[in-house]
Amino acid sequence: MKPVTLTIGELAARSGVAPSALRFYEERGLIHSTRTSGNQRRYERSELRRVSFIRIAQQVGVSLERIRDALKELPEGRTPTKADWTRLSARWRSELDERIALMQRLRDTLDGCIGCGCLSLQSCRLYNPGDELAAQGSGPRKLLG
Amino acid sequence: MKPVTLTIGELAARSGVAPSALRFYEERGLIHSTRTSGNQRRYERSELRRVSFIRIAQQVGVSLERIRDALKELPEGRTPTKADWTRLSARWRSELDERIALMQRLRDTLDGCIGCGCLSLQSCRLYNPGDELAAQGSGPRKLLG
DNA sequence: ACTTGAGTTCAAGTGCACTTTAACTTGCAG
DNA sequence: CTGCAAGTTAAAGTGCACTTGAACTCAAGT
Repeated sequence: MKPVTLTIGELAARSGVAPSALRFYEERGLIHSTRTSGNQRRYERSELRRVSFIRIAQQVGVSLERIRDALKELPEGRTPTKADWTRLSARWRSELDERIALMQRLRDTLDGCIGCGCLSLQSCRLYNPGDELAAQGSGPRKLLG
Repeated sequence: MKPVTLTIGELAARSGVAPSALRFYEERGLIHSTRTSGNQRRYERSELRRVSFIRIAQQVGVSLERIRDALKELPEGRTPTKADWTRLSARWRSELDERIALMQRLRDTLDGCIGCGCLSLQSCRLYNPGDELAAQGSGPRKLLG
């Protein structure tokens, strides 16, 4: 009968993350494993969610340290509940929103810079994203403060 | 009379980039300078635009190598025309569009996973009907790539 | 002339996120 | 039981993007 836990190779295959990276994450305290009598790692299936989460967060440009801090809020001993994940995901949702808003602002501004041909730091809105943004007035970029 | 060129300190102050970073960019061929009789760097004002562009592109997550390749298309000898910049900016515009789309997909997917409380991108029925992705081991990369 | 801040080079160091290497052990199929 | 893929460790190496340090020169004000 197939056991419920995953070997490092299985977790690697399913997560798309190299075994060496998984060991590295574990060393840094982002994921956890138990050991067999022969000292091999065995992962709970819930660790798959952690790994997914790590990769998503990295795409959004969050450092492993910050990811670890976020993951610390998940229960160590028990499998996270839906509520645990929801709380955490909501936080990352705003992180994503911020990131998207930034990119859109960047894009809009770049459009503006194409128009004026400036790209000069002194006047460029990219480096002075203040009142001018509000005056510019289109797009959903004020999702967050 | 104030000369039209900038010292490395002035360029640093105006661009918000450390002198050491500017030397590094120059070493890597991203920006260029002339030298005074005393061997000090002097920058054309157009270099300010290059530096701005480098920082913008970095914000979007582009490597210095790719940025250098893009900047190679700008004329070496003369100040870039508006048309030069427009051509380049248009390319980055699509880069930005791609990334924004990616982030939005990520956010929407995360929303869905919050809804079902799973966050297991491999098995989430909403986004990966069936378990075929898990069998392929594509993981988050499927979503992200 | 003297002092001070800004500039110069080259080499080495830093931080992040891993990957690779070497030497060794475990687990499973035949 | 054997063979071999897959696992283990610690340590060193990689690539990127810079920063720091040492030892020196240049430019400008008093």
